[in-house]
Amino acid sequence: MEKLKKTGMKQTPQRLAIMHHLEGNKCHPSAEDIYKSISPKFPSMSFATVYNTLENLKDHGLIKELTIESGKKRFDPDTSDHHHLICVKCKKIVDLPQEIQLQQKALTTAGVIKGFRILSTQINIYGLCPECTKTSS
Amino acid sequence: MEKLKKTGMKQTPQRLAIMHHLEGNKCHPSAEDIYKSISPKFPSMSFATVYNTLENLKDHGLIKELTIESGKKRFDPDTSDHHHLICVKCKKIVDLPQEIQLQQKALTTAGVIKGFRILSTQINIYGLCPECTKTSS
DNA sequence: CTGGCTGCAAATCTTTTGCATCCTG
DNA sequence: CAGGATGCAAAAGATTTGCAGCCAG
Repeated sequence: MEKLKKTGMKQTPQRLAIMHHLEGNKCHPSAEDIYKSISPKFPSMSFATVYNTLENLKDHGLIKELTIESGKKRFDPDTSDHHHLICVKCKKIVDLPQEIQLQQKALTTAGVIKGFRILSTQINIYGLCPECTKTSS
Repeated sequence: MEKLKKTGMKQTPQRLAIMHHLEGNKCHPSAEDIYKSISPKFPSMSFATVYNTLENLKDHGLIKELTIESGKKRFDPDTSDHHHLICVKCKKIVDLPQEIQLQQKALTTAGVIKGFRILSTQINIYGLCPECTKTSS
């Protein structure tokens, strides 16, 4: 977890626990998921710390905040350029291969048209996963 | 507002007011925005009705629910296939031209790879709008 | 030692729910 | 007239805030 040092953030046990929980995590957990996962080993930790830490990690580019479900933030330790496929029924979220993204040309067009300076893009594809396709037939 | 009839929904004054407020609206308002806009003319209306109505309209395909800002739902009366450009600073949301979307091929690939049955896609491009680019320089 | 971080609790904000009443079709 | 829709208020869920005390650097 030397990543923390690079950013100048203090290396507290709480942060290490959160970082450790996120490392390689493909579940795209919400703040509450993270809190619940860690509190057994860290009963004293508060929600505020989880939120603060996630906010800090995001600001330092160590994690991404996803806007997939209205009403709940989700976080992704994978900061590479990728997008998501979401099951509208069971809420499972899986990563899409990097090939699936907007063409640079489309991005340029979008920015030029509206005069925006583009910072990031998020593509959400909603559907039914294999399991839910079966059970909802 | 004969659109309501087609769906079989009852044509109440509240619904008409909400429909009317949304008609041609390009602001992508939240439930609260809608409530505030309408309550002066309709002081008796409750939040529950706004939410119920929006939910119903969505289920009948008359509006789309956007997931752009975590923590708040937004609604769009434009149900055509289009996406959004969002200013991260002033929160302005503008429509993107229809040309900007995923290729059918990408969608097919995405679904096939994970076995999903794709229902819809949402592309959010975040950045700084012209005004905010200036002031934040 | 000092400023940033934590823990706690209360507050805020958004959305949902239960239920009695109302009114459209 | 019946069943869906409304209004109200309370509840639920997620996130934010203020502040005193703590601890990593």
